[in-house]
Amino acid sequence: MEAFQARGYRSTSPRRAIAVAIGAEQHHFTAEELWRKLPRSIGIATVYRTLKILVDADVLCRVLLEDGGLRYQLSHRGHHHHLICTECEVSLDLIGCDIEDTLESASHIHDFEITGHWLEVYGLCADCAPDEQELSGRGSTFARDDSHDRHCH
Amino acid sequence: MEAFQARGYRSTSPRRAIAVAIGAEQHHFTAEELWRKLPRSIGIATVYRTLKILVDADVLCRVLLEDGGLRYQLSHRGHHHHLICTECEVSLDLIGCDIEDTLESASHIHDFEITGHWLEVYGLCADCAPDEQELSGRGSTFARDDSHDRHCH
DNA sequence: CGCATATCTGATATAAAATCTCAGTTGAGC
DNA sequence: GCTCAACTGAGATTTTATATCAGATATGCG
Repeated sequence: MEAFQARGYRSTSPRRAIAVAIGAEQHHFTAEELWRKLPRSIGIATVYRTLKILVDADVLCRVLLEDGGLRYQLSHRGHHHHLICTECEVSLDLIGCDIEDTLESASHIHDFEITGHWLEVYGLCADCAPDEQELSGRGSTFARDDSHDRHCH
Repeated sequence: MEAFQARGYRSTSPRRAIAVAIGAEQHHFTAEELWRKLPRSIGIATVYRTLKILVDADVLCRVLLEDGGLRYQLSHRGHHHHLICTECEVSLDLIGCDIEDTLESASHIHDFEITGHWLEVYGLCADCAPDEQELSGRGSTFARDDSHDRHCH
């Protein structure tokens, strides 16, 4: 939990408190939510500063909700994306998704050299979906035009 | 340019001015940039309101820069993504990219019903890339760990 | 152990971006 | 032209995050 030293950061009491508080979180959280669970002596600026360090260190990852809200979450190390339920806001790590190859080949047409990307996937988790999906064959529920406008382009 | 009526919106003078100003834009733009090019009588709230209508109408699309800045751009109708140059900030429409299928199959593992997604791809356009890419065979330049942290997860 | 100093911190100010409020204006249909 | 709901502008407000800066505190060195 203290990967601070490995990066040359000091081990300070606010940082330890923040690390413990993050460890206690079950889901994703906002900087302010985390701050409220900390001793009131810790300033919110320190929370933001520490979160940034931990994101850079790949300890945390950011989760962008459909409404634009930014959350933080313990990161499963390595590159991954999130499946975010628009109903209960739970965030699942999307495994076995190889977008890179698809992007890479598509970008060749444009003579474009990819250095990174940002992807968030929205939908309904198993608990929130109208539970037909385990009975019937799964028709492509992808192209719901109405819900497309906002978050998909 | 006046797809307002089709959606039940009135044709007003501010909206016409905004439509004309958008037509004159060559690249993506911010709400405030657009506002500055309009008659000073038009309030910025109206600009935001109108941009929202046009995004919903699929006339404009939003472009999220790597630094978090949000831009607007005339949309090539239909679903697409953007290749955004981190150097000159130009935004290319990424064609021939079928992420949907990949996402869809990967999400089945999680019993997740996808309804939408957000994807932005960052890198260097043909003009800004160190121009080796047309000479040598293209090694995968994808996994540059250093530039990965911020925008890719 | 104790000291020096660069790092770190908290409070607060500030910035940026977008939305809200509301009284006044205007377009569309009659 | 008249009526009224839709629209607008000004400015206040919200949200989210960063900047500033004096004071506190780890860390390494003697």
